[in-house]
Amino acid sequence: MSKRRTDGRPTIADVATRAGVGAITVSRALRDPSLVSDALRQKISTAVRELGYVPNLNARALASTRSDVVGVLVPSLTQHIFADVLRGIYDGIGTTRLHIQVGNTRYDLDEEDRLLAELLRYKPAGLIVSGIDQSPAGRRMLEKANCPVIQIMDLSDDPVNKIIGFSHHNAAKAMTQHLIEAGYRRIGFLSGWMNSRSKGRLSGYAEALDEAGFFDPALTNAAGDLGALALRGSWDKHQYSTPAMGRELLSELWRRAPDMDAVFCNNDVLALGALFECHARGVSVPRDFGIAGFNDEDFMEAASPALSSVRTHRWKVGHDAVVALRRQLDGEPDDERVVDVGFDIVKRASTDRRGLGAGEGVVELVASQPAAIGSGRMA
Amino acid sequence: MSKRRTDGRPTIADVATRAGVGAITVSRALRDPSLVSDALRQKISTAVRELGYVPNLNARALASTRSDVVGVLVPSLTQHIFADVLRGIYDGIGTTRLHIQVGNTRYDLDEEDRLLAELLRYKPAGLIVSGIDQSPAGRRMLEKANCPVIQIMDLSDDPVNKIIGFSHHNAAKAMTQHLIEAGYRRIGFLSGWMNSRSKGRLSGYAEALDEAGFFDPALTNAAGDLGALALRGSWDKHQYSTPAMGRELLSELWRRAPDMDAVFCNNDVLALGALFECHARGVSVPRDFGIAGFNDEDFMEAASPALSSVRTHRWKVGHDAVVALRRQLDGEPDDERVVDVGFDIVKRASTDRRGLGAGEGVVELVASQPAAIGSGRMA
DNA sequence: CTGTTAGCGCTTTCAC
DNA sequence: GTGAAAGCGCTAACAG
Repeated sequence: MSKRRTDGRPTIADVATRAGVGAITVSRALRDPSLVSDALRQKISTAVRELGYVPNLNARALASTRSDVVGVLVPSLTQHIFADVLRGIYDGIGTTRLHIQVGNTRYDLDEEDRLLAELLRYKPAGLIVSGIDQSPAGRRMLEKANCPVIQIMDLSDDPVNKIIGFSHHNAAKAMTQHLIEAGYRRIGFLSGWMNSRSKGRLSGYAEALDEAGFFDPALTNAAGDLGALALRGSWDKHQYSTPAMGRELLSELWRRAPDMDAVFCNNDVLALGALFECHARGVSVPRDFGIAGFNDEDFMEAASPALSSVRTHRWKVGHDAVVALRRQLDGEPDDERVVDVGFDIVKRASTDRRGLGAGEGVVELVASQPAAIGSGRMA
Repeated sequence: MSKRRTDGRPTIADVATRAGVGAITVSRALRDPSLVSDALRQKISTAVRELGYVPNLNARALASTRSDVVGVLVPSLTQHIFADVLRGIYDGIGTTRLHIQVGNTRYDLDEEDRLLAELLRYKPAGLIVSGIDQSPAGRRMLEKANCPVIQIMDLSDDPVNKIIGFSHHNAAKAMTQHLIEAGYRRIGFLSGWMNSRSKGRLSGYAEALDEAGFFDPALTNAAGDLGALALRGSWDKHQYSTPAMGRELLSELWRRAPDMDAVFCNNDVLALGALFECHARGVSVPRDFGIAGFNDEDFMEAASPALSSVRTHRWKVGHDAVVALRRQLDGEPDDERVVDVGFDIVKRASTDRRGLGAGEGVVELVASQPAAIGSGRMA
């Protein structure tokens, strides 16, 4: 009567016995069939099938000091953009042996550090983290992680290892320039709680207006204050992009700057709220007021009027991050430390003040810029 | 010169040596401090700190034949409802030792089975799966999983272990009854691709109309056909709920039933599309046409006019699923195999044909029904 | 409350 | 190409 603690399920040793080979041969046949002769491979796969053998991944991870877990850290689960990134990541994983473990940092650096530490206990195969503003401790953990690390959704000239994203500054600047070209002059910036990427967008907006000579610190400051306002009262940063908040923030902006004739919204959900507010007030869009958003989610095209936005390639970012990770795990060289996936300026009716496009028509422009850090789109 | 394969990081043995105790005592102190005397606990925690010791979770999982991973299977990552469920799950996990591993089944039973098999290789601490329509093989895996299994977002009188959700049939029936009470008679059902929960909603809609004597198989059939239509062309089931599709489907419905005076939409995103279509056509909502959605996402309240919807408690479902899991892991008894979290009928301007409420006013009604399987809300 | 011993199931190392 | 032996780092099962 042995006192084994097993749950009775077959182990690699059972398979080995049944196939009349050594355990290590089974192990090899399972991981890389080319390492084993045809004859044995046959016997082994038969034994595996007959026994219903399923490898224990915890044992594998312990023995090889490396698991199949890819840790993914996102700042939010409810924001659609990260859902899209995650979808790209899952699509990139496909049916490989890799598994995803997602951590939700809630835009909290301490929480991010905690999750990072937790993830590292699993000896992850790789890490994908959002943004570049890790804490010093977090940065250190990433650097000593002993696995590929991909940062996403932003650009930096000093990535931990590799970064895939786009320039929020340039994207916002390009959209603001479009608003100016469309004939708007008193353009506000509508935003709730600001994270580091939002700040990049704000700076791009300000730069475009400044260069055109329409920069009004009052409007810009107002927008900044509104960010603070957003944190007052019942709002918290997890709700910082509801349409209801877009309505409220637009009202607040108008109170401060009654002559405002357009808003560039920090995200699409706020833009949708702005549109609803205009509907409710009987303000004509785009004639009396222009609205532009950021990300180009599904509903922007379907809105009435259709809403202009900056299209960002979230799915691609997630997908490419995994592909890069897999390449590195396969030992392929990867010298492209910074990958700019660019963005598109999608011009729709909501900013078509002069009636250049057809009523519901969509005019798209790909923002093509030199493939340098901070550029719009890579060649 | 030993030939250890370690990566040089301190192990539990190192901590034990430094603290002058046995390894198992360190193990105990780390997992449940109450098992160890104060004196030793102090020494150990000091040693842990000085060494920067971090437990290897793979080793722990192997030795205890049980990991800290909670496997979660959702059918979609882009649908907001599952993002909310996930948020509830993460909030329920908090800072416990449990970790989430999410699998995306994409409404594909084969993929679900594959992911389930993969998850089981980690000897998960628990499983949370969406819905009740697993494949026979999937069901078998769940039953033999050797860990707590929670099904969510639906009800069933035969859960694998425990189920937390609500009745889609009853929810849809209640909303349809509201539309009838509001004065609408030719009520359509707007839906893209139908999953099993959508079918429950369709049946609830049909039952309400039938009981009121307004059931028109033509309209209902049209809705059914539209589901098929949704799969034609460029649509696939991952896009089955875009506002653009809502617009297209509503147009199609109107073509078939020009006298239709309201739609109950299978989800909020379709309802938003329906509203946009009405805007574009100059159809007055709610006077000429009523619109109701399902789930009550953020934007429903902010729309203009505000859109009525069935509020579902996704966050709570996710949160409570984890709480139940944790309870079971702690060995607490749990005899409530079926938990109905109910739903609310949120009446807003978009269905206020008679002008009963204030313009943008919100009238909410909690659908209270006996706490039986299939009921609206638990006592 | 604490320690010893013997695994957990797989893979690395090194020899054949 | 294959295998035996020796870990990987931790914890269950006793005994004390």
